Amino acid sequence: MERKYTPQEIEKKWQTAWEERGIFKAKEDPTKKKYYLLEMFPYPSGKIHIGHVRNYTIGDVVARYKRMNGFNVLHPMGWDSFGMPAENAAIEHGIHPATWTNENIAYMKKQLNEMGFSYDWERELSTCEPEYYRWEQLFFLWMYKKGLAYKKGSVVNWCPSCQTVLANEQVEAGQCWRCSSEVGEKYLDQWFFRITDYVEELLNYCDTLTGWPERVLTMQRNWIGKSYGCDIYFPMADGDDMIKVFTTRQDTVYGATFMLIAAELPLVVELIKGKPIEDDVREFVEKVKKQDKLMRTSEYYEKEGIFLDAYCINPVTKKKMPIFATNFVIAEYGTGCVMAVPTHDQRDFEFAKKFDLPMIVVIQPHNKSLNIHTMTEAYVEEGILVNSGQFNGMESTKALDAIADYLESIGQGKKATQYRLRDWGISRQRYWGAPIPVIYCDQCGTVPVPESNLPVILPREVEFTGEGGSPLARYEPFVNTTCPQCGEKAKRETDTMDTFVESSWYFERFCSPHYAETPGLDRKSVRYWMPVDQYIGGIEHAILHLLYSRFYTKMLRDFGVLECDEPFTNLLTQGMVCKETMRCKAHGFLFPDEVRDGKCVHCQGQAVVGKSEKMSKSLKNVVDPDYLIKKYGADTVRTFCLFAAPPEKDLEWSDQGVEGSFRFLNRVWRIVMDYLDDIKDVTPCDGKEPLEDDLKNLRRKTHQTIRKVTRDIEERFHFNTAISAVMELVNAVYLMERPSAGNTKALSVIREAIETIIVLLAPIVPHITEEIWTLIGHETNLADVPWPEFDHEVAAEEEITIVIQVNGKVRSRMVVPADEDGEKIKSLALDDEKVARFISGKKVLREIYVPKKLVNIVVQ
RNA sequence: GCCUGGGUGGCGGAAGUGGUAGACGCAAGGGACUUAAAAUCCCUCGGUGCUUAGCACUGUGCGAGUUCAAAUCUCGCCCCAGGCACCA
Repeated sequence: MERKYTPQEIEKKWQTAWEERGIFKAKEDPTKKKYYLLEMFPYPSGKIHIGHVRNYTIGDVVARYKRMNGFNVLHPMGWDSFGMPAENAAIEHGIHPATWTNENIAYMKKQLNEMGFSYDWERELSTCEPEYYRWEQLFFLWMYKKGLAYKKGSVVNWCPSCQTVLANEQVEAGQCWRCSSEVGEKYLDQWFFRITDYVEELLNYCDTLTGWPERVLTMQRNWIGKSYGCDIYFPMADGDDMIKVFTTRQDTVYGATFMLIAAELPLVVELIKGKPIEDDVREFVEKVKKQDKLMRTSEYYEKEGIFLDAYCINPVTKKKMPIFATNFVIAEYGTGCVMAVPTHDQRDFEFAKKFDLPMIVVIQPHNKSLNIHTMTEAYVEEGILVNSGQFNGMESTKALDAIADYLESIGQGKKATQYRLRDWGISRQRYWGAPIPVIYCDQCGTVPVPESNLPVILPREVEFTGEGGSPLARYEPFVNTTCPQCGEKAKRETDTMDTFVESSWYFERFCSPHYAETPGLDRKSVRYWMPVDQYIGGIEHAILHLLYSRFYTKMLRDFGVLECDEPFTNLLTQGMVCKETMRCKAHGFLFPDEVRDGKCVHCQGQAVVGKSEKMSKSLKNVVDPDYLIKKYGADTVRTFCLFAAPPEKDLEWSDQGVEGSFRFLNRVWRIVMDYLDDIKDVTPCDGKEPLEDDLKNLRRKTHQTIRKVTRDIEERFHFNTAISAVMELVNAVYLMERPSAGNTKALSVIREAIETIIVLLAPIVPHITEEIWTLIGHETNLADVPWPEFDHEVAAEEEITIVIQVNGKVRSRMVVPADEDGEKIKSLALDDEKVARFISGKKVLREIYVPKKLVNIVVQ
């Protein structure tokens, strides 16, 4: 009886064998070229989801491919194991975050192993362990010393449900990005990392990241948001004070007729002190402060403002400008004050109309003439300056510089640059994070924990109630300590660090994961492995993590522990995994196994198929990797994830498509079993004997397939087309007429084709190929077999098809020898029978010949 | 509103620099094998029309344009996805 393909058996067997042989352990070897491949490590949430499976499959194929190409590959995996879900589990189920996390890690590690990923597990790291975060605390101390870590009071986003501070970028539409509660505000003292010290380098080095998708770089540049402009000083009408504004449109300064300031600014209260309108303004400010939250959630809202009964002076026109407090100027950007030019800024225009404020046109477009009485919107484009004193007649683009220079010369302004990027707030009022190594002493103030006292270990014995802030702050044995300077009683910092800090340097720690000496990074190892040659992860996590990692790498470089400027040479951002949703009227969204024959299993109601969306638990459109592995095996799951779409695009999940991938692997298995006895003792064709007809064609196809697969993987990671090419080769073997058992010439060609199929598929489906590799008589690890090379001559076509067009329409085709002369081809085309029908009686104007492709005959 | 991607058969997707549209797979249909079914192997498969071994027309979101030739380039519009949120 012929042996059947039994993935469950084969996969387990090889996974054990690889582990026993330790073939994926990475060692530094200066004689070999290194290749550091990394996928974004997961948060141990409980189970691997299909997005992980896709991400890690892509990475594994690249790792195995590079290995077969002779690289010394580093392919580690670890756990981003600090984070809120663990703490929530503690609150909800009374299970300790550490227990919960470690149980999840154990389960997910088992799942990853079942997928056959080629990780060097000896390098496994978990960021919640003191061996990891102690170095992070050390870096914090160094940062503190250099002023890169500092504390400042600020109004922060406060999630009442998580009892935690959220960074601005973690607030989504006014809601907590994790728990979706409405976000409030709170004033707290917070630790910040001075990422803005590196803003120029972070921006400039974007240009050097040629291995990154342009899309991601654009996002990063926009996030940094550098803008060139000018600070302008507007003296107060009374007194010696002045208001400073930042603008990128100093060319419109002659049109500035009033001043807008953010309602929250302390300046507002100062200006109105003792005036009759004081109460009204205070009321307005309070309203705006409350409105703020809602404002973030609504798409359109009214531009509101209130006159402060105060004036400043336009420094160039000397005219008085009324000052308003408003709800639409951002306090945190620039100085929180804006010079309003209603004619050339749409928001200012709307505001001026509402309050009937003066307008002056200062820029005239080239093609029309603006008039303040007929304008219906602001003109924001370029033009010629008018009503602008000595600058009249100047192009607005030139006036930017000229006016900035002028303001500087009269001492009323200064050229300036602004960034959108703000410092990174890292304080979290949470338990499950790395403690910030700082002590507060009544005598000595803020005292950093001495390096020799690190790590500050997160205590286990705290209580989780889910209320009243961080459990750490209530745990006395941790809080109460002595001052390292004066020895008196003191208290510890109870904030922990943002988990983005851990993921900002884990790729460096992977180079020497067990190095126990300061600074936790072995210089020699880091020098050998860094930077990461290929980083792979989902685009949705990209901006913040990547920017913070870049910052941290540059900072560690400046501390002298690293030698590279950028952590990731090449970046691949994979698309999301999507699937259609199902729902019924009574039960809402349904899991796939809650639907049978188009009906809800609970109520027999009609299940409605919705549009395809990103897989998520809330939409219940998920598939379970455990189930898939059990039913089809890991190789099938890997094949489908790669075959259904190129990595950068979203992947449409299809159960039938998985079935098809399984069928393909069975097809490979069967053809080999079919030939097994006949080819066992035959050596693969070496090309020394001449071949003809079918054999020659099959050998050509074999070498063309090597060429195609190598290009698809090497140049753009398009595994879908690579797999297609192998499928074609498999189909070609199936279509071969079966040679007799003694026909070694034919069998050697078939053996070459089969071995090629196996080796080309090896990185994609490592288990089935390793099994077949052994069955056909090899003893070496398939993972160490060199990637095949193709023979240009064998792969070359002898005959090519030339398309014949008449006036650009395909009318005929002809087959000619590949090296046929161009003139000959043109004359053959004119003589073509079918073509004759279309050109007879017409005048041939010209003939275009595209070598080896087509002839186009233009007639009239 | 702004930024960034993207719209190709019933479906997922192929088509390095403009040059045979629809590779490969799924679904569908037919045939072989079988007592039968499943599995397997082989064939067909964008649409329309006709004088149907074939031929013609049409077809890559819509409308123009450049070109001997456009899925690909240019302009305008529509739709979808992701990111950002009054950034002065």
